Amino acid sequence: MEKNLKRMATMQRMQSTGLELFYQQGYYNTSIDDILKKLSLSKGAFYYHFQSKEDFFISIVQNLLFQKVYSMLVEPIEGQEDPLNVISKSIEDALETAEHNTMDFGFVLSNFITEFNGKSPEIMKYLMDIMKVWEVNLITTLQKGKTDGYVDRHVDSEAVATYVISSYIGVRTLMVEGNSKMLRYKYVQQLKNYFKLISQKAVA
Amino acid sequence: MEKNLKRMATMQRMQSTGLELFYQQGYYNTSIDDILKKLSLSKGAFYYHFQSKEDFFISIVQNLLFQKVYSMLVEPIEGQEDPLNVISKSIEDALETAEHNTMDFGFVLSNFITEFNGKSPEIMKYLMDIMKVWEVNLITTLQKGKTDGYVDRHVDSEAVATYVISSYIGVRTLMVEGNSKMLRYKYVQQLKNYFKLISQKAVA
DNA sequence: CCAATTACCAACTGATTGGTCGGTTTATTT
DNA sequence: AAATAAACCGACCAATCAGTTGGTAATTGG
Repeated sequence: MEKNLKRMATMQRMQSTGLELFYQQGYYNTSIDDILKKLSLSKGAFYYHFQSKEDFFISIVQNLLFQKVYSMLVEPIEGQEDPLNVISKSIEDALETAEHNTMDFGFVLSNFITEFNGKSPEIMKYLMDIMKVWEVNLITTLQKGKTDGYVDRHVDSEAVATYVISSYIGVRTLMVEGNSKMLRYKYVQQLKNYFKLISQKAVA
Repeated sequence: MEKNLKRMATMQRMQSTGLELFYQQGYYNTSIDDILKKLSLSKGAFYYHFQSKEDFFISIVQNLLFQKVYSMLVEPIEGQEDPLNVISKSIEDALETAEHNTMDFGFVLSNFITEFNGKSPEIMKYLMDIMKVWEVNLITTLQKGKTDGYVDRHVDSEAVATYVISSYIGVRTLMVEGNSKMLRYKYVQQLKNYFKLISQKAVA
């Protein structure tokens, strides 16, 4: 039973470094040797634990990527009251984390969606599934907000979720180099403006 | 003088096919041989006209990509009255074109921004420059809208431009596979809602 | 018509890729 | 301590890549 620990430890080291490099350089532009070099491991070790590069990436998506998105964007709003404030808070936090993290290039998930679109339907499925988890959670939260009196009953929760997700993906794509602080400020300002529109007080 | 015509014709054939493949498969995932195969041309022909793959790509960006963005998103709103309607119309048109074009994978520009981010600062500069043209034009149009009485004077034009661009990039990233129609519908609906907020009648 | 320039061909190079495989080291079991 | 299995090594393979080179075909100006 103890041996499984070592196996898991090595696999996780590989996955963690793999995500880091795939994220920075892209999947196709990162070789397995790049990852192994950083870990001082050999090809044999890699193919002992994983069947292929694609298999390896999928395991990263399901373990690390899912958790990352869930803990940053889903968990903070789940079951909370005052949905609009909680949602904008979670997005603000995610953007601030992104800005202060030099290792951070765009929104992990949307970067990969862009990269694999039209190339690997299987991987795309896994990526879109994670996206869906966020979307469903947003919609549920907004709907609950309606019954709790925080959100205007006339708004289309699905459309709002789409709009929020779209704008977040976009601003993360644009947050490159040094201009990210100003960008974040302007974006959050308008997001909150938009939320005023759909809050219960300001019925259209 | 006539010979220049042939030169230009061949170069444009290469650029056109190059953009198509780079767009579909990504820059790093598309080999020069891929492009040449489609055109029944040889390596020699390519390196006769272009110095390197990177040089080739930059020429595509400056010629084709710039024009594409300009004609779809800048020209339609330039100098027009009623900016909010004109802007949302240009975005609607761009999205509809995207949806009915099977060759279309996401927003060309943002796809490449994602791909080159952190890899080639030089190419990034060219890409961000095009982005900037759109942004500046949006801001100018919004400002003019204020003096013309279409846009509420209190709105932050730069922030609105940021928000519009972000959401457009995001929705284009998400418009993959078959769900694009519904996505487009929801997105445009909320964009127009958002625009109501900043139009002159509905002063906050 | 011919020489010079332009446009193109295709075999090649050296480096890199994902993946394989026979073997060695390390840990566990008996 | 011997035997068994798990974990890892690193040389190797075929394919692919960007780029080079020495040559040939097409075009054009004199």
